[in-house]
Amino acid sequence: MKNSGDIKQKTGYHHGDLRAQLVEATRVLVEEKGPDHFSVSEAARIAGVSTAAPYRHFSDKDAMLLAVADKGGERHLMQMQSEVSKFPKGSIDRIIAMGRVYVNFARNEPGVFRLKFSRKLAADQQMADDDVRPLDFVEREVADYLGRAEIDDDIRKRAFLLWTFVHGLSFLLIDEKTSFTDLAVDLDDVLTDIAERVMR
Amino acid sequence: MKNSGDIKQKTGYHHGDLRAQLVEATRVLVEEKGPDHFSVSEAARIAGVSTAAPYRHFSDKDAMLLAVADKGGERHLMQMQSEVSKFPKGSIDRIIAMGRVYVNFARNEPGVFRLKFSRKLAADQQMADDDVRPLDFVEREVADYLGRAEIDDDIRKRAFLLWTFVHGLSFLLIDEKTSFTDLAVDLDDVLTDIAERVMR
DNA sequence: TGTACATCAGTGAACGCGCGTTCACTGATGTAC
DNA sequence: TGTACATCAGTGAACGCGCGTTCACTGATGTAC
Repeated sequence: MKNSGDIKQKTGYHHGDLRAQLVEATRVLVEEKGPDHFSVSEAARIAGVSTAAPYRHFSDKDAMLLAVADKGGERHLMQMQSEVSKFPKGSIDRIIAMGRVYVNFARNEPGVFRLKFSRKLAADQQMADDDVRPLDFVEREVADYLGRAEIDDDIRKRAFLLWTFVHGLSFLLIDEKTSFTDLAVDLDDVLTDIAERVMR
Repeated sequence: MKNSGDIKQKTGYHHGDLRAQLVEATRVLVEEKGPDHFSVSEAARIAGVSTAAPYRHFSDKDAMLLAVADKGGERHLMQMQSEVSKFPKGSIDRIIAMGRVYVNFARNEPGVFRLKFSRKLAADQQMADDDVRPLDFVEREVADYLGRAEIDDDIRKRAFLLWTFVHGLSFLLIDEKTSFTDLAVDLDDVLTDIAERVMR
């Protein structure tokens, strides 16, 4: 075997990195059963440890869910940045790209998406670091598109309208209350349409 | 005591009308704890009967939730019709009124609203009778506003945009991810704005 | 009007289940000398 | 380099709990004659 240890493969010992494995197990369960039907016991089972083991790494069940939500928030933001950066600054394509990432995140990770927006994570840690950020992000893009340096009420309102729209679209899709085959359109059509109406 | 019996006060005997009482208890619990934390036992307790009694009226737990969702759908539709009828046919106020009813229903009955749109009630009974109806309703109003008799793809799209928007707004509000005090606006401002942008 | 029987809504006890969390423990690893 | 001790991640058994559902039952009401 090679000399390992450069990538921290054994920080926790005893078990590689149980904490990370538990977070991943939790994430999988949240996707499979939904945030409300996740159980600590089952996550422990998946990670191959006793039901008591998680309590060495998390204070309680909610702390595990919070960890999953936080990692999800990071992924969401990273996808946003990477996708938007493909288009020239100030173009409407960037606005559209943000919407596309938002809706696709919800479609790819509906469990985590629901968790991120569930009520119980309202005033928690999340708010401080992550939850405000995405909307700030949108406001910045809207300001750029309109060629304004300062974020005023008009910009805030437009960003809010965009957010509200993609948020509703996400839920309707993951709850299977609508689909693009129902309508005679696809995601980009709808996003382009709404972006133009809101930015006009 | 008066001669009663004109309003059916004792159709079920033994207990007045246990079925209705159970549906109401279920509704209350869905509001208090959310659709995922409602329990048959607790509903029975509230209605003052044994935990086995509900099974005389419902095949299982889901049937109780379905009953609540159905009644909620009826209330939603009735509110829609009554509010919209206050404004002249073809006016944008009717479009705005629909949105107001939608969002206020969510705010007044967040538990039932969530239940109505939860995934488990997807292809059920609901679809057939209720769930299609609201969108048809919106399409009809959009067509009237635009002065067209027939519902074409353009109308379907506009109705869909309106629906998506109020749906997202509802969730952001009940999940406490935004509030009108955050923005410097109120519900009618936002609804008017979006209605104009979509109908323009 | 009175009686015998059928119906069926509600009972209460029980079932098996999986849960979140705690506890005293064990054993592998890290550290001081 | 070797030993004694401290640390602390993971164990396994147990706790009390509330759940959804079933069961044989009981007793009040409805119905046929």
